[in-house]
Amino acid sequence: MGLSERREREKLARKEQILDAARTLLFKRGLQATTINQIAKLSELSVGTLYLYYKNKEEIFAELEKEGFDLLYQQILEAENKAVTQDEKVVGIAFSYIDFSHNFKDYFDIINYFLSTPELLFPPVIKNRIDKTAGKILKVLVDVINSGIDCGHFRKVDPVKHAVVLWGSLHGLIHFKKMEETMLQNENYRDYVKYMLDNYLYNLKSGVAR
Amino acid sequence: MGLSERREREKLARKEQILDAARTLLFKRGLQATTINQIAKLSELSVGTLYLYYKNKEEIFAELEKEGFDLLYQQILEAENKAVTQDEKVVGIAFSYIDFSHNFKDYFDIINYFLSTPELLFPPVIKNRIDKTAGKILKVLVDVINSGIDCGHFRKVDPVKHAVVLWGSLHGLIHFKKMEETMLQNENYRDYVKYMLDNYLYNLKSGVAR
Amino acid sequence: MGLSERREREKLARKEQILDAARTLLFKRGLQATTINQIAKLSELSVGTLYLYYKNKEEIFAELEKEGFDLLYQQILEAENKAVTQDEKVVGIAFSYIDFSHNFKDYFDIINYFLSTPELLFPPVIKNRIDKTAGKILKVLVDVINSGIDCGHFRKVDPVKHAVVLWGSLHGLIHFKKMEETMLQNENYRDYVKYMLDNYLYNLKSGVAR
Amino acid sequence: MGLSERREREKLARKEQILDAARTLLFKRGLQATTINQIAKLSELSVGTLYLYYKNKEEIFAELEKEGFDLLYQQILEAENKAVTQDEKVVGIAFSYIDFSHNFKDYFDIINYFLSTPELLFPPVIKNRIDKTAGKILKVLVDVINSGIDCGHFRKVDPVKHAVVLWGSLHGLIHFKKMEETMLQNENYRDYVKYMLDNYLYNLKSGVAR
DNA sequence: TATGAATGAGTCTTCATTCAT
DNA sequence: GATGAATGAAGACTCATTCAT
Repeated sequence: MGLSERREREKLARKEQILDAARTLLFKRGLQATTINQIAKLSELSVGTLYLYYKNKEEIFAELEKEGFDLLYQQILEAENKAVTQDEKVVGIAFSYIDFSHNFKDYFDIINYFLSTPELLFPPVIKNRIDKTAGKILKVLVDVINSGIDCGHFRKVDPVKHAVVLWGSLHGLIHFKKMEETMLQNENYRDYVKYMLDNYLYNLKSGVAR
Repeated sequence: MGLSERREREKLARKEQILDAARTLLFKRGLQATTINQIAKLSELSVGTLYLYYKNKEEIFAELEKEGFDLLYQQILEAENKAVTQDEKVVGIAFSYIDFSHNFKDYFDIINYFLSTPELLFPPVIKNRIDKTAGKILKVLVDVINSGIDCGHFRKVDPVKHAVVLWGSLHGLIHFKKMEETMLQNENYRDYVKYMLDNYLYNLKSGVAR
Repeated sequence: MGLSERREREKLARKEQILDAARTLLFKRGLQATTINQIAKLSELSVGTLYLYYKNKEEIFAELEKEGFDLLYQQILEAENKAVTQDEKVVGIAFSYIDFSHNFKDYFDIINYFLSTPELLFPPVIKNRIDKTAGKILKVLVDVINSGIDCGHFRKVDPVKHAVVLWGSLHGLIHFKKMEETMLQNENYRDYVKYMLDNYLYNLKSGVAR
Repeated sequence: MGLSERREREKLARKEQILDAARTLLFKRGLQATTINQIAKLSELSVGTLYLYYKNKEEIFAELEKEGFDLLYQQILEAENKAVTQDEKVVGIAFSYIDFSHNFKDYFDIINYFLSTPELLFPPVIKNRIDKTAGKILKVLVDVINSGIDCGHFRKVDPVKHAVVLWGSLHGLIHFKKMEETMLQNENYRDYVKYMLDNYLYNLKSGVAR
């Protein structure tokens, strides 16, 4: 192993060390309440060192966003594997996203944060890295839809668009949870998700001989 | 006009004066960057006076959120009126939401801010007032769907749920705009909206004699 | 009853109305947390009116201080009456001050506030009125000591000085309550009071044939 | 000298720098009127730096309180040393406290402030550190009384209690200075102190063969 | 590389008092 | 006499980032 190789490894180790602390704090205190100084203290590094490895606070959280997407990917992959039919797979994936938004609330919040903060614009490198994971997640859905089409289970839709629409719909519905008691008229918002999925599948199959 | 009547009117005028400044700043600088002191200066009132009319900063923005919903309501109503068939109405309403998210980006941002900030919880009075407007907006959609069902144009779906799902889906897709160049593979995200709407309408009508 | 007489009475009623509110708030929220606006609201008068009857916030609290002294006077009088021998009277009065400092903590705090805030200097009129009540309280003690001397129970001390010393000692000990767990070595500070009184009485009687 | 050693020294120097400013302002403007911004400006440090060395405003003043106690301790030790007999020592210590309350009025005020502010409760660490100094002061008195007892000069009293009572009495009398012209009937309140001390000593010695 | 002390503009909010009506 | 809207300086405290060592 060369010197530069070791350097590289140590660098990664340091970055991980920082992320560990940031993650812990994010989960303990939430996004807003986590400060650079706290991360420095918990990671047993100095503030200056943090800035040696990350250009600013946002970059650290961007890394955590990627982590969140990675985790989500795992969840979705698992859900996909567990299910048998294409219908079940679609439903399974959908609910694994819903569940993710609760069980890993902090990761979901951070994903959402970057998705909905208007000003925020990442340096392309980071943004691409993140979006790639998002792309992988989408691909799982796309593949399911494709295989459903292949076996004649689903009608011949545009699989990518169909996948994006599903994910977007889920994402939007999650936002409405806050209005459960008012606009959603006290009905559990999961019922809305179910309802949406029923229609989604119905649409995928209508006109298809079953 | 009695004294108390004039007082009341002046009070409203002051509140409007404050909102004018807050709105201007919100549009110029964005949500996070707008401070109480700025609002005070621009409205030509003292900081103390602001706190006479609004309990805190959040309340001012809550008022603007309500404003945003009201404006959205107007837009949607207009779109509904302009369209003739139920199909057109659905599409018109949907795109008026999409357009709203661009044309009145700041209002959309503020709505989204309150929808997705996890910690934030308004005093019930305020929350209800806002959610009521949201309810009115939803109702426009519900009515369109209902009338579509009545005239045999749409199949007999649950109109409230169908409406929520539509709005949620649109809301979610808007978030994905940020990924236009990556996940959405350089396709205009409006095409996704169109695609989604096609399917939405197809679903509403499938099984219905046309 | 003349007009000016009624005016006078109404004026006093207003002042009482203000004091009622101020007292309630003082007891509910404490000295620092009570604001003029709160007093105005609770008394159902306008802020401006408050300033018509009292020159400033301090004057209102000065009135309450007087009240506190008056109440203390009652307590002490009662204790004096209840006791039979001069010894018992001294002890009774002393403990009624100690009890007052707990049972009417807010009044004690306000008395102490004016006594120990260095900058504060009242307009002579107010100060005199208050000190007069303080003088009445002192007189109760003086009288007890005097009558003790008269009946040969106590030796011929300077009754005023002896009274001041007793009151001062009690007042000082009350301040030490905060150090119960440290300097006072976990012994109840009432025991210190008892101890002090024992010695005080012993002193009053030593050399006196008993 | 190692690096960490120098760091430690510089840290202490900074803390002293801050205290210097705080002390100066405390003496010039009084307790309530001294603000963090003033301290920052006078100490030629930024506000943020102040908060690097002290958790909040209270902690700075707590430090000054400790300083006051330390100074008082010196004064009392000196008085104790200067005097020869136990009687003189008691009187000397007592008047050094009285003198302290005038000559170092601001230190006395701050001590009194913390002693009589009801809400204020320090974090245990700080409180203990302060109370310890208070304990040291008390011990001087206790030792004097003890040695008086040992040499048969004083009767066998409880030395701690006797010491606390003396200090408490002095502390209380100082508060009454404000009423010199009214309740104390225009007599110099030092005479009251003298009178109190006479009796205190009389009590300490009565029954003892002289 | 690594440190961590220092920055200081900026945050929201409070409140006794005034004065035109 | 009575009102109460308006004031605005002042308060304590935060925190991402820098830079000399």
